Amino acid sequence: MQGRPRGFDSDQVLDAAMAVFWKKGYAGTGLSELETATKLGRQSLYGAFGDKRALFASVVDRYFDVVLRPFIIDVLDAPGSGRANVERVIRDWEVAASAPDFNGCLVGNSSSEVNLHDPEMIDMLKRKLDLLEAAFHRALKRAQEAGEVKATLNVRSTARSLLVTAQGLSIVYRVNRDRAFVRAIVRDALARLDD
Amino acid sequence: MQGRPRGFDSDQVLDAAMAVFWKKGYAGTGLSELETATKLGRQSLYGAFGDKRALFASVVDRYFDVVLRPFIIDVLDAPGSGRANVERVIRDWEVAASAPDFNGCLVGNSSSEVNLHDPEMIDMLKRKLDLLEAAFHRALKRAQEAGEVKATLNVRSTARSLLVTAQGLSIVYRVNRDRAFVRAIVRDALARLDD
DNA sequence: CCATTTTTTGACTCATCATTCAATAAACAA
DNA sequence: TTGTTTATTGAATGATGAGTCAAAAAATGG
Repeated sequence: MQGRPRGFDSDQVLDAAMAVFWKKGYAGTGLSELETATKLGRQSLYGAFGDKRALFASVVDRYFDVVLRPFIIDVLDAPGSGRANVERVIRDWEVAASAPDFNGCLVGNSSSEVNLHDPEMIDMLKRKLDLLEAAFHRALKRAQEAGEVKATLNVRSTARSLLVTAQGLSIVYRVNRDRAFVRAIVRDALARLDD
Repeated sequence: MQGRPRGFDSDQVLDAAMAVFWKKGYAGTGLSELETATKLGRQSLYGAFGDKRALFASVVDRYFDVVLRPFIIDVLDAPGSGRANVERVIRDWEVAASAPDFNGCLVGNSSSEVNLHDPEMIDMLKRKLDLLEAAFHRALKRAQEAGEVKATLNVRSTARSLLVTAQGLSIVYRVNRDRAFVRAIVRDALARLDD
């Protein structure tokens, strides 16, 4: 491994690119915007990450690592009460949505933009959603085994329902910034644990 | 009103443009695609609808008129049992999602793409979502007054929750085309009526 | 210090973007 | 039929799109 070393940290560059893609979407983001955001030349971007599409895929991976995993999956998998973990995640929607620069979920936004004839991109987004669903499912199952939710609760359906609610909220709240709305969603989602 | 009359039907043109925007999104759609889809020249489009942005707004209006109003709002407002109407709409998600060319909801897709510093577009999308929420709310309230759902059910929260679920499903199902997934969402949404 | 390898810089490709201009065509009012 | 008004056609506009080429710069191994 000889030759000139990179003059930048890949993760920092991905974080900068993430901010742009997150705000503007894939098609709405130009290479020149990515250059200025990352403070990198075009050839450096292409050399390090490949073309725009590949860069975007890396950005979504990074998004999962720095947002979804720590703030959702790790919380759901935390030791202790599974139910408390689920409730913590649901209540956190209100906090996340109240951030002034709230932009929804990058995975959800990308899912609504992705070309349905692009199976690679579809799969890569689906994998993220599957991991979220699985995490909800684990926590709910743990809660059920501990008697924290009724034995009759369908934990699979509930996990899927919570995933869909999170994605739906992150879409709707982009255009309807009403705290009371989020509170209603949170209230209703919490109630689902008592079915 | 003298001068040469239009050689096309505006609604048909909007329907053709809708198909493109629906599949490719706003930023992903080019004027040349719109020309070929509508079989109109550029100047005719500009003359009749204004620029791309204005055309898009007209398309979303049209989408509301030909999709959301007839298939959701009118169903919810149909005479008879409010609860049966809500259940009919929820069950219809499975039908809608199983269409081979399912593309999600144009309003939801647009909400996830819209520039958050574009208040006009935001408002116009929010209005559509508000009308959907209001329709769910009317039907639920009617159901409650008829004793078809418990008096303790929070109809406002439930209306919002169903709206969010519909939008979330239409996003998630774009990348996770699993019938069992939709059935789980439907089952769970129906269960919410018995809280 | 030299040779090698890789990164970086910046200009350049060609295609497509949204929008507009100028000219032709078609209809109606008189 | 003539004048007026609008619609249509097709070619331009300049800007920006993604991606590439070639040379310069910077680092390492020997």
